[in-house]
Amino acid sequence: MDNNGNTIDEKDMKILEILRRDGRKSYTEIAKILDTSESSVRKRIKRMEEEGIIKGYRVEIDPPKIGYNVITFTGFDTNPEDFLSVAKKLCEFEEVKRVWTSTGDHMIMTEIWAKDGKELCEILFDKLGKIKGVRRICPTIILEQWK
Amino acid sequence: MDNNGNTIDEKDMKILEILRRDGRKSYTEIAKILDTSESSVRKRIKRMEEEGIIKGYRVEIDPPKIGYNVITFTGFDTNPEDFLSVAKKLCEFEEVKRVWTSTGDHMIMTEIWAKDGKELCEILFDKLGKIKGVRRICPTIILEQWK
DNA sequence: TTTGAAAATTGGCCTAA
DNA sequence: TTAGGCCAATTTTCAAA
Repeated sequence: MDNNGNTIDEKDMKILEILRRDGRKSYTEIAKILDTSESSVRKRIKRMEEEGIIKGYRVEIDPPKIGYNVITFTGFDTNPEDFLSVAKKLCEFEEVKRVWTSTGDHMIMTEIWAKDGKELCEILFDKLGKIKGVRRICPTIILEQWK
Repeated sequence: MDNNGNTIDEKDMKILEILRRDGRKSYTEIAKILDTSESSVRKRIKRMEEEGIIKGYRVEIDPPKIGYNVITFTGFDTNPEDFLSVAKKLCEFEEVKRVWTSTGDHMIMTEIWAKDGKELCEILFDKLGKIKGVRRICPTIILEQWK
């Protein structure tokens, strides 16, 4: 029993580990790997989905291959009183793929995709920089994903 | 035709968008949404997988619900000559979920999961800090994911 | 694109711990 | 009470035409 009242055992962890590598693997196949029954796997996954342990399944895309050549992690600093509204506003932009609030160097961290450097500048400074309360924008450009 | 010789049309993009939201959606359902045939969708997805446009499918987990209460983006600075070996070494640790090389504040960016603050310290300073060539470790703790 | 066989999914019901 | 086994109906997958 963890601190959220959810029970995760060894078998659940193994299922998650398999789905982390291949989110489309069938119940039957997972069952074969773990030497158990399909129904057991299915019911465990269903439970984890219902309890929110599994938030969903996502395709992983290679951004340059669809024309997005500039991927960044971009930190935002804001006026303290505008913090929440900036975070909320950032979520609305299609170019902003992910948004986190954080401690450390920046209050808000984002993942932003752009087709090229020119487009990145437009997104960061013409669009996001004009959100009320944004103080500083600190982009980190990803060169390569290793893991 | 993009700069990697891959052709992605409107329909492919729509398929990817659907899979970005639900990576387990069936070909049949995707076909229904896009008002096309199951085999068309399936063959397009197969082609995108083969061309590496689709790198894979991943389950998305809520880390605190499986006991990982501290999620960080952690930047690493290294001696220039040790840059590659550090990046490679970081990939080997089970706690280091993702590794990127990057420009900007840090040369290497990672996503690290820990059960609590104590475990995070052990990982960062006892384990990763001892990798040869690591100069500075800059963790950003994620408070909440918004998008 | 259509078709048909094989495989996977899904829900319900049952048993054992 | 709950996880898992079993079965049957439906849906999906997948390759050949």
